Amino acid sequence: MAGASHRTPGQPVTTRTLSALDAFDGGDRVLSLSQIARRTGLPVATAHRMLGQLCAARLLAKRHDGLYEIGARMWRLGLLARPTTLREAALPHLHDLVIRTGHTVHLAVLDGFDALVIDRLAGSRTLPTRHSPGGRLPLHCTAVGKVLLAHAPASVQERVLTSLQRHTPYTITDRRQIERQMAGVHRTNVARSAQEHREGTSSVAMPVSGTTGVIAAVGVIAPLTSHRFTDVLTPLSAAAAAVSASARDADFESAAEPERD
Amino acid sequence: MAGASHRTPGQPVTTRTLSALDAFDGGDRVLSLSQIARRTGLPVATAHRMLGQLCAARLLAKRHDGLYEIGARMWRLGLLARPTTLREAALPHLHDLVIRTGHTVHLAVLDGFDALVIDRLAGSRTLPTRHSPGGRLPLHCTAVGKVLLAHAPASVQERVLTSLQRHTPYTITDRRQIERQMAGVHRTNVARSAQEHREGTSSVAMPVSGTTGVIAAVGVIAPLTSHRFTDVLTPLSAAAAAVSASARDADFESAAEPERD
DNA sequence: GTCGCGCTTTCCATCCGATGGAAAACGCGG
DNA sequence: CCGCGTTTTCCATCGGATGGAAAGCGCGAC
Repeated sequence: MAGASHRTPGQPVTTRTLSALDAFDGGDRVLSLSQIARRTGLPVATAHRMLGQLCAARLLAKRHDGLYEIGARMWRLGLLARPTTLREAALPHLHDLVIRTGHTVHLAVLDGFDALVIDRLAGSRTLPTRHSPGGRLPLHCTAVGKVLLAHAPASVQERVLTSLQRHTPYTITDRRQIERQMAGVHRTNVARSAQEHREGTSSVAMPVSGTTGVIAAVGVIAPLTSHRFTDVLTPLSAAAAAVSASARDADFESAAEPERD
Repeated sequence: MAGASHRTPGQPVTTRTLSALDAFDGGDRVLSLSQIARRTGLPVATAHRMLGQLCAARLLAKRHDGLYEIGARMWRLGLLARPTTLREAALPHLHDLVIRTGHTVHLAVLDGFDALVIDRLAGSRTLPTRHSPGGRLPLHCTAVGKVLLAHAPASVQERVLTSLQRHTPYTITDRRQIERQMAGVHRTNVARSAQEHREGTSSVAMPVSGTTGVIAAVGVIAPLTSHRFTDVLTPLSAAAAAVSASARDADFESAAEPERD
């Protein structure tokens, strides 16, 4: 008796196939067939066939040793995604900001119910080295997160506000209080987090506006706890404005070209 | 009578679905349903369903105005791909090379039958600005290409050597001559191209070695025609060595080849 | 050397989900 | 208000997906 007779998950084929990519969301660069099968819960034979197709599409690549990794095509397509565009437009200004403040700088966008870190330049008066783009930050207890949350669709706000997870003793878990801060963000264009995500680390952030409202947030992170950030606000505000301007220039383009098939 | 009765392409479902991504290979950031359908030759109804699934997998995203674009998930997965790793490991050294030579610098890997440009820093003694990663270069008439070709699997070499396309009057289209140059690359670790790809532009390149042999090539491009590049070879060689070392630390293994099951 | 164990690959009988023309719904410019 | 291109929904038809089982590999242990 063959497989089809037993289970009936009722999921579209393609969806199941693409779920194989979930296995990579953990951050691993290379995985074996059986690892992927285990992580996704797919039967081995099925996973094998699906991975074959993903490789044919060059989204994945199979190495000589039989392990699977993300393919160059995925990279190339990722280059066309908005994060890349934004990041390239923002890079020089973020760099300026690092130089002028000496602190680590973040650029993040809203992605689902998290802030997705598009870029992060490390400061401390040394050569800025880049780290961990692609990471996620919570919306309710980081400065960039609060900016994005304040400008998020109501559905997202609702969902986030009803599950305020504690990260440190300073994390705000009272809905009212967060809502007041969100209102403050709209008034002042600035959000702060004082050790609410990591102890000993505070941050300030401001919104980046594209043609369709707030599209991202720039933030500065400092190791000090009681730092008032007064000396940071001016350069931060300048950077946010500069990134906004670049984003509006670069982001623009739709149709406008002669159509071909 | 419904659709299934007519055509019988005989292609796996998933493969057809992923072929929708081909529409983006042209480099457009946003496309409409009908554009994608036209470009891929898929029936509209089918394309519509497929795009829906790609969006569900978050590889694509549908904007409020109904247009489709590459999704943030694709970007994040692309971050795990080899090109990203290599690029980040190489960046500081490429930067050095730009500073020391003043010329534009390329980092490329073998991808199918082309060189895939992983990064490119523009020189001319100004602030190095980054351009066009993700682009492709021919293997037989660029310096980085020749390096990669010389170390490519025999099957790739064969295919390339039997279709040497002319780009300029200087392009070498004689198989013997290219083969002699490939041997030279193995002897000297250096490849050159003298206006063979673009008139008025020449380049030199050297291999980057990972743990499993040559995995990439670094190249310097100069506008001069008769430039002997003697002053470039030392810094180039240093950069290639430095990138190789970083690559070995950060990552290991190579892949990339014509696909097979 | 041989045995065992886990991973990968192939096979194939069963049946469930893909298919795409047609028509409706939408949006827009005239 | 109407026509045209686009997007979305519908559904009768049938082709491709499915996964357990077994064969094929490596590899380390004894």
